[in-house]
Amino acid sequence: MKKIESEACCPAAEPTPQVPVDDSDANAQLARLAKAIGHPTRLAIVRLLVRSNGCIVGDIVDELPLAQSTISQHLKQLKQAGLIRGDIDGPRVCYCVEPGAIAHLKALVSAL
Amino acid sequence: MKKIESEACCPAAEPTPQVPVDDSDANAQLARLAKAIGHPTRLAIVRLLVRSNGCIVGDIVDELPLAQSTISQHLKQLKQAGLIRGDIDGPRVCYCVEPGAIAHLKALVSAL
DNA sequence: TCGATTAATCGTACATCGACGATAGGCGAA
DNA sequence: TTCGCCTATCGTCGATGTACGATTAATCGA
Repeated sequence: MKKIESEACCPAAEPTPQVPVDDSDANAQLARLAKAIGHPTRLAIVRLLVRSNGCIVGDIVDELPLAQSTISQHLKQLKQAGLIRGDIDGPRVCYCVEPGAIAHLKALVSAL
Repeated sequence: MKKIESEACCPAAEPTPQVPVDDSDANAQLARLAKAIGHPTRLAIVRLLVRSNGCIVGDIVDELPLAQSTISQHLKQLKQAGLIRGDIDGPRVCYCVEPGAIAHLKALVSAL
């Protein structure tokens, strides 16, 4: 267990998520994002990454009562949904939320 | 195809959804709601019901390119998630969104 | 170079999802 | 009551999701 240096990855801001006005696009995008956080474990991971705005690595595995391979799979799904990113930092990987994606999600939900 | 009278169901307002402060509760609730709208068809149904703040019945089936039984299953899932309600109106069923649930969802996502 | 650590991937097993057609049940009209 | 309409449920099938242990790949330090 080591200290996490927030500067490793996790850029502070993004240009703009640009919410689509097209309804069918919004449908597909929101469904994809909602599905990604539609599992308690993945939502917990996202919360962990948001709280520690710095990035967490295998600490997620210590934090959750699941096998490392299972966590890795959930991380993969979150990454594929565009919600998080993983930057390689030496032997470990630094995950952090895509700030634009969270904002995008909030905008899409607010527009419901 | 008949006119839909909005007065059949769909109450205007709800007392208050009261967002839980407990994080683990919020996790489970949001995951459940997100999973419910985590499918394009279910999200489309929710949008339909929100747009026509009056309620739609089997018009949903006409609107979407899926079998009646499939739509019915999605409606069931949305109802179990607490997102919509179905009031029996003679031979048909009037579905409408639970206003508190949508507000709840928005609050939970905004709190991310 | 070798070994330890970290994370991703593979293979597997079981559960759930999503779609359909067919069927059943409830209600109103004839 | 009987018929027709509307919706829910059942049964099925293939696809996907979730979890695990085992293995592989990559990196850093000794």
